[in-house]
Amino acid sequence: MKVKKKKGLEFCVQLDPARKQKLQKKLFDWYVIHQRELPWRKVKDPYSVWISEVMLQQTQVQTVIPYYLRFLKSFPTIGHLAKANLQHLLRVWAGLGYYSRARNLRQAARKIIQDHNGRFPESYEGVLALPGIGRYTAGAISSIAFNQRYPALDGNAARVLTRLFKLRGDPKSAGLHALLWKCAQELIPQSNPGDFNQALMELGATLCSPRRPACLRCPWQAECLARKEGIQELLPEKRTSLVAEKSQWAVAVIFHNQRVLIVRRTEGKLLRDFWEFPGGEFNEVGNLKSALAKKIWRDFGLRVRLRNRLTTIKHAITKRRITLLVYQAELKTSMLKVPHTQTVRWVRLDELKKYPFASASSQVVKALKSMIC
DNA sequence: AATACGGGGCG
DNA sequence: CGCCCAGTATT
Repeated sequence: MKVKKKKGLEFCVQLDPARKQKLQKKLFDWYVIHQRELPWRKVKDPYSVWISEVMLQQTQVQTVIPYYLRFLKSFPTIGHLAKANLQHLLRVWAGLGYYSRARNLRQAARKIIQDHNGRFPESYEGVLALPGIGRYTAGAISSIAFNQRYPALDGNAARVLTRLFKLRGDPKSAGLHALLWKCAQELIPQSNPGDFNQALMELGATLCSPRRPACLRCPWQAECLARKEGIQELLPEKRTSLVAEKSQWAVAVIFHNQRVLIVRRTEGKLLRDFWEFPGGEFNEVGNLKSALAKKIWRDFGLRVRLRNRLTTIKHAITKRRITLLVYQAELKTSMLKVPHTQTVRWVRLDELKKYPFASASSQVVKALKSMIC
């Protein structure tokens, strides 16, 4: 393939058939021997492929494996997923992040029941129309499960291609991004498109890594244009990143009659429907304890006495670095009857596992359990 | 075109 | 602590 640069980030790509075939063969020969054994590679039914691909969005393989196995055990079929209870679903997904993925999975399952008679759609357009499925995932499912010639360009594949063809610029920029998809489409062989797509990503995930690519073991070392000039570690060219902002949070674990207070997030989209301990963000606050007590009075009408700090948790979320201070607390006034609503609950410690907690809060739960034992 | 969305792993 | 990871939806 030749890559000619035109104005700005516009490129024009030409790939001669013989060279293309050579690239394909070398990649396949390497993949047959060196591919990792992954649970979702044992089967090719669209449901399993779908679940694995959605989990793999922005999430590394090693993290996904246990979640994938547990998910299929909990929701073995599209029908089970469509009928899933939301709190159960979020509990199974908790810790993976990007929780809209789980919600979209259930929505898509319901759509498949409604629009496709319960059978996973085979057409690319049908797949792409499902919520939570974009160009990448549609390409992955269509090629792997249905043997169709669609590209699946992820971050790994994009990195490999920028190096192979020595493409300058930010891969996220419109011009280069479009070219990368075009390259990915162009390279797919007539047979085994799914294996080709996976092999390309596998190469990026295992050898063609961001920092120190293992070029000496790479099946494409001879044809890699970046390596030819020794600039493989300088590609892809990434944009300048944002600075993380720091913030301080405090929550109270309020004990009352062997129970603690938990509340459900109902505002905004971030971590909606997950449970947490009462509290909030307190930056530049002089007396943290009194501010926390005041907030709990405002939010829940409860007078609490804050005791010692149980633990301190560091948590990174998107571009924020949160320090979470966890205080033990007790009620100042006695309550004869504790409320048990959709958003506020007093639960025994052994009941906490029935509720979905996202990462920071589940660390609090973990700390509580270790104190009791 | 830019941003929100979570969390884990790595050096 | 900063960067990266089998992206998608929204604005």
